[in-house]
Amino acid sequence: MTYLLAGMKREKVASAPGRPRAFDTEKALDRAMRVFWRKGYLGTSLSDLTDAMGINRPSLYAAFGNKESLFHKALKHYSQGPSAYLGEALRESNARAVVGRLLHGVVDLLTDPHTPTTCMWVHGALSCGDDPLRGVFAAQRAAGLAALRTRFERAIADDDLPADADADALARYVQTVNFGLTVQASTGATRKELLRIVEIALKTWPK
Amino acid sequence: MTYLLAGMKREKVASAPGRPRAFDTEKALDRAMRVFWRKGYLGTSLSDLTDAMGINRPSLYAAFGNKESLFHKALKHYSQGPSAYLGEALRESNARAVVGRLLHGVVDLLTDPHTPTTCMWVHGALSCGDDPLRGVFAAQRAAGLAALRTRFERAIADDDLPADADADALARYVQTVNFGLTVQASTGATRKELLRIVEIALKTWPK
DNA sequence: GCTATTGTGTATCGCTCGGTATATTAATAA
DNA sequence: TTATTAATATACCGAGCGATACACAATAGC
Repeated sequence: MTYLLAGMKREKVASAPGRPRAFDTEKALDRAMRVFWRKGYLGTSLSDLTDAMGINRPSLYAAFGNKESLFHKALKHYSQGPSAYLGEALRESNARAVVGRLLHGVVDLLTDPHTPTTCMWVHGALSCGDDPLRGVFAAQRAAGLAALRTRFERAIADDDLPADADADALARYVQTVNFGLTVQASTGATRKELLRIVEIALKTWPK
Repeated sequence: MTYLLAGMKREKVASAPGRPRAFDTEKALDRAMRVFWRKGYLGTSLSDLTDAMGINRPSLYAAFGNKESLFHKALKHYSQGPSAYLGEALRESNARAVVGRLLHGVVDLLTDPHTPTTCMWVHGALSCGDDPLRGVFAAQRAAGLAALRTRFERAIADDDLPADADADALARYVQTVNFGLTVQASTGATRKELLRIVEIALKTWPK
């Protein structure tokens, strides 16, 4: 049902029966994402959101559901936008380049002057209280890990990593450095400092 | 004035003029620490605290000040208690042992079945909103970093690390892995998984 | 025109938050 | 005893929280 509605909306934009929506849902979602990104989940209030999105509360609820639902959508938007460096890194030609691209991508994201000095995923995961959101974070971490592991398994098959390398452990390790860089940035580390950490992590990469 | 009062209290316990306190402040602080540790700063309410501490609100305010002040005290208590593995690690005889002890200490702490599966410092730093608490976290991070850097400088002087090693960058790197392990544990990584990450980090240690 | 449908703006809802005023109780000092 | 001091328990404060009820405005189909 949902995809049918979406398809219809895309085909004939002005065909909705009732009053047309007065704001751009994509733009509003992007604004919401930035607020959650900067303030975390518990640190973000509905007033913060409606102010940033430029809409009223009922419009927010009608378009995105409740706060938690909006956060889910914002997190997905984040993984497809700012966090897209992960997918790009995976397409590098060898394992070393994958890791280099990944870690530099993280640093670029963390030190972009136009966005918050943290990762929305990490910030969200540690600021959601006992919320049922936890499962989503665990799932996303597992997905990112699996993608890296698969890439490293291919690298081993390509003789790009030692045959006795542990793809799973290497993937976890890279993810861990990624997380650590995020906490560093969140608590004030500078770009130069982050890059030196990346340098050390890369220097020790196998082969 | 304050230290005089404290001194008097310590000398003659039953000499306080008014009604004696009906609870053990150290025990209450320990309880408060555990709540903040598990739920983060914003995720912890005063009711959570008073319930866990077994005291009423006015008693809490009289003994510890407001929520932020109590968090400061709890964080200090944490750094002297659960987080004491850091100081122990620094006393190891060589740099490699320092790092090994440190990272294994972190994993032990993160996987202790009697305590929350996270680090109170990291959890607090990413769940305090825009609060003025941020400065405290930055200061503690800087202090931990400085301690590690000093230890590695000594290791270089002892010929325990290569002469061209960058003590500062190495310290930051170890701290980063520490943080990363914390995020891993906070989002569900198991002890076995964490230990494999530590193994990789240690395998790549210089010399 | 009319009706159905849907988004908008305002004005709340009940609840919980961090923090306190007040009266009472339990100790010391005289 | 009486006065003083301090901690306790209850009950409450204003503010902000997430979430909605309701009346109105804007579109579509007829």
